[in-house]
Amino acid sequence: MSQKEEYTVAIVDDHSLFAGSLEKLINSFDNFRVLFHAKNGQELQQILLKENKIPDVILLDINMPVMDGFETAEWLTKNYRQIKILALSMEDDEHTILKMLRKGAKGYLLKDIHPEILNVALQELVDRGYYHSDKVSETLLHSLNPDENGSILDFKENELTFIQLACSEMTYKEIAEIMNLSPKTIDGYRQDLFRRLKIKNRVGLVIFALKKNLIKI
Amino acid sequence: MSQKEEYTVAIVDDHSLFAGSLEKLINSFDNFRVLFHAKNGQELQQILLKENKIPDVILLDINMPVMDGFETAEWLTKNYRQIKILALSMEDDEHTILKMLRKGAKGYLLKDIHPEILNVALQELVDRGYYHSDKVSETLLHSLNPDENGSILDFKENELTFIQLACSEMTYKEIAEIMNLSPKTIDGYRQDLFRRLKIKNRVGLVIFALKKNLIKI
DNA sequence: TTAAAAAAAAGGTTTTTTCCTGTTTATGTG
DNA sequence: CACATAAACAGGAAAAAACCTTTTTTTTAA
Repeated sequence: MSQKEEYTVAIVDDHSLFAGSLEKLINSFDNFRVLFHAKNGQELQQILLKENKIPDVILLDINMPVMDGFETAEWLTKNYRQIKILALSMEDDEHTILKMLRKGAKGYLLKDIHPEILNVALQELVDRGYYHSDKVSETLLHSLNPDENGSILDFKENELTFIQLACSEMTYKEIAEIMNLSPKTIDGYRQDLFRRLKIKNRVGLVIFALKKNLIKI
Repeated sequence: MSQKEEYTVAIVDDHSLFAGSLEKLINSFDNFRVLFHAKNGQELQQILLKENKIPDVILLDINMPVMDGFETAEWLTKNYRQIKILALSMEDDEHTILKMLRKGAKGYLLKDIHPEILNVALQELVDRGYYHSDKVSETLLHSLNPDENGSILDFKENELTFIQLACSEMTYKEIAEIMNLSPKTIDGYRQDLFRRLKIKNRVGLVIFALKKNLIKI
């Protein structure tokens, strides 16, 4: 174990209160010190590029305005491979977790964990390169099941657009116009989705989209 | 100003990481010290009743399992009038803010505020008995507008039940059966709501219900 | 280039939703 | 009681959604 070293951490979260509090917590850990905060991915980019402060670990919130956790993780993975990303989120759904891990996050923590777990996670992250909680490991295993994974939650671009537009007051005809497709094609998407998701009507689709975070209210 | 006194604070939030971090932050304020945490209203009740630790202020999260912020605030107002409730939430919608204030909260803070604001809010709370941010003041003023307040957001029992059932995959016929009413009556509710809420279809109703927290997903 | 697979589109039908207007029934009030 | 008012209910009809099957077009890969 590396006991004597001190690692730096950056916090990227639009909730200032949480970020500010988290800083106090992290500074109370032996081996870690907060280098800076950022309110979103864009602010983080500026700090990294202009001020040249490079932390060892970035605690990255997923739900942020302007530039969210997914985009940020993608950019970080491309430009700062050496920084370890620890995703922090309220969402414990499989889709979100997997997406974040695919974008390069080395760990995924729910915001309702015990503070000490954060210490453990940070330490494991710098020592071993990754940290996976039971929930995440379970999700990873579950994701090997081709069922929900491949056929249900992987939507094609057009399908996703349709789902999002269906979560509005537009009629299918209007949706067809916007997407430059025949109403019959839209009906095809609808029918296929209803079958795959085992839902009965458009309300079911809205509820599904919300549960899986495909739309924001 | 009361500079020398030290006030005690309790944190009620199911997100341990946030609660734990917040404790560090609050303990770093001059006049405040965290007395204990609770994961929800029920746990808070037990601590208050059995351990007889009575804080000056309670930081109360709204979204919690088991016993949420509304219930907890109601209970506290009834049994511990002397404790000042400061509601903490992500939701900045009018409905939620007003509901919380009606249940007895003396202040309402969004979780994305700057940490120093929390200090100010806590100090004002013990000094003057309440703290209202600009957003909350604005909401209070806005709530005087009889429009959205009285006619839109005040639903009759049956209407609310209908709205909630309409946010499911049931047909109106099935909803009518469950509510022991004629399908034509249900159609009457629907028509009336569409007109009042200025919505075009059932999806609009679902979105509305979600925005106003009339249903949980 | 050609066969297979995927995507887009169509035809036709039933069910449900939405809309408009009017009637009956319960409920409370002077 | 008579009257006003709100809630429950109804008839009829157009629009949209939902369902099932088949065909055309486009894309992909062999």
